[in-house]
Amino acid sequence: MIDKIKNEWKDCVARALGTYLGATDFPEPNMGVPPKPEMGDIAFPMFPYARIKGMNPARIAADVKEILSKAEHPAGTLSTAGAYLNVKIDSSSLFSDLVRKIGMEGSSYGCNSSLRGKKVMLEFSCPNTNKPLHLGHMRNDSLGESVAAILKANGAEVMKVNLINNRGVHICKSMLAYKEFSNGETPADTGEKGDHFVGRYYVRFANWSKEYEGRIVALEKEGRNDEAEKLRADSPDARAQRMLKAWEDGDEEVLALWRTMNKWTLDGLEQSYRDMGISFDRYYYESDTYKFGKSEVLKGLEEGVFFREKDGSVQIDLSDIGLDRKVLLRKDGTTIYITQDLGTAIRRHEDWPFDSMIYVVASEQAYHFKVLFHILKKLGYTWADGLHHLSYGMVNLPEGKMKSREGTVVDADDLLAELSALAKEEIVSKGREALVGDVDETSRKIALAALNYYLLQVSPVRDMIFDPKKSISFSGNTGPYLEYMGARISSILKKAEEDGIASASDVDGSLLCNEDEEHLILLLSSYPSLVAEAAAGFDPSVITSFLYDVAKTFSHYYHDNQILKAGSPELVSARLSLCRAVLQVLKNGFALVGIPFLESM
RNA sequence: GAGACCAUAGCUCAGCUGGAUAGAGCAUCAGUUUGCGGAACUGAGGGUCGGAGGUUCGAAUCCUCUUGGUCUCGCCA
Repeated sequence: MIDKIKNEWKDCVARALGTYLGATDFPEPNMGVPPKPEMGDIAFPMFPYARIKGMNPARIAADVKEILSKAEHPAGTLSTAGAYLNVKIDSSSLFSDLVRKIGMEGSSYGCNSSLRGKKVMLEFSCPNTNKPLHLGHMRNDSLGESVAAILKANGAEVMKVNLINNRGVHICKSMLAYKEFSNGETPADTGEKGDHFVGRYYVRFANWSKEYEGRIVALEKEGRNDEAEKLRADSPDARAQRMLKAWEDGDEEVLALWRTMNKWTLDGLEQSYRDMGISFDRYYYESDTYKFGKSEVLKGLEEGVFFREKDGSVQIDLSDIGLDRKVLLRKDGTTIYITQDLGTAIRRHEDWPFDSMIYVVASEQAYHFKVLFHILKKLGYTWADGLHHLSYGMVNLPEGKMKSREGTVVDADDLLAELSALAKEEIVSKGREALVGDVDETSRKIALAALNYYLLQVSPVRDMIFDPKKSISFSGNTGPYLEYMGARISSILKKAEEDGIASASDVDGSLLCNEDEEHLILLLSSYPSLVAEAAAGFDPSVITSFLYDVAKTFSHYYHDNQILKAGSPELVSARLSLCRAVLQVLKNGFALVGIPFLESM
């Protein structure tokens, strides 16, 4: 709506310029935003025409303003400031249309159909089945969920998929430690969440292996190399390798343990996903796709896309894209990471022929995806042009990188619990338990708002620093602040209803003429174009900044202006309509960035 | 060594296809409640946009070089 008006203005300015310059061939006017709201809503700089006309740009601005003011143009007022021709849009004339549109469209206000008919597959999360989720996964999951919602809002058909990394030597490590040290205990026995239970054995393995390594090195120092060799052959790492071989050979005992422990972990991860509001439409498992990947590589070998090295490994020459060679099958014929990913991609396109597929994966894997996409193209899959790596930076701590060995990894469940506890404290300290209803559920939703907003407000490409103690506050530019605005507007509307203030069907927009009201109306009008912009760049931070802008403006507005006790019934009615519109847009935006809406908090 | 990405206030981050005096939050300091939720609002101080060139009427933004940081270049995943 706002875009339409802006473009109308742009056309008008272009026509006026045409008349003024007496030409048809000149650069089309640039549209900007004046630095201060009172200067107007659209700015047209006249610099480019100064040279053409050989005149002072400020003079041009004044002359064009003259021409324009006599011509037909949308409602609004013109002014000049130096070389700028500024337009103040008559927002009150927008208001009734805006209110009607938002009222009619409700939760779909802001959606468009630019991606209608497009099938987009979105892969994210992709956990290993040997440990619980950590902060890094949370950024991944937040991004995945948000981008999925944003693409849907643009009309795409979205399939969210998760690829479970449930095979490989790292999985065997937790299994081996369990076999060695558990005495058969189960998560049910210890009361632990399954992923934490298994993760504990993964850590146990690491310590066990380290201890062995120390003994081996000590023996070697003493020159007792035979004994060292013997110890090494029996080391945890060697045994894990043998277990992997047994797993691949189909050893029933190993497979049984694998199934059991995988289930424990996945049950635990499912719980975390539920708590964090993450869901998937389909799961893929590496254990299912790695063999398929191998057969695809062998097919490519026959077709001459790949070649077999003298040592027996299968490789591809990537010199055409300025890279080296890449191994696709080991000399013993076993598969590697990329073999499996090739198989998974092909299988997925067979399952659900997508137009595009987005991998939400950390930037450290940029090389992997470059190679993967290239190979798929070389194999002749035309759909490979629709593959996209949504790369995001790392989440670091103030003291540096998270390191599992140093125990500095921030556990996702712990973090959520900690934030929920803080939120609960806040609710209790304000004595709002009864007003809130389910205190624990509300606390969790506040924690989620804090987390998702914090993780999404940073542009995906950037590394970010996360200070668990300080970074997540509930005041200022935060998720809970946005939720709070939603709750307060809800509260006003509720009170209006209780007081029997009827909502008028036709409101007089011309009553809403203070600066904040005008700003809010323009903001709400611009929301649909931002939904499109967020989709184009796969960037939820477009939405988070918008929401903060709306909340902040509203905050300021209702601090200074009474709504229910405004001067006249007509003004009350108009302001209530504005409140409803703001609330609806906040809710719609919340849904795109994982902020739960709360009527009361 | 080669390549990719990042650098903006004390800290955490915005800044759209180049446009007017570079913006928020936190922290610091000073204020605001006889009113619909104070998880709020207002104000102040705080900047050589890593550095140097270039393009342009105009550069935090584009180009080149350079410094610093991170990541990748495994028959690990």
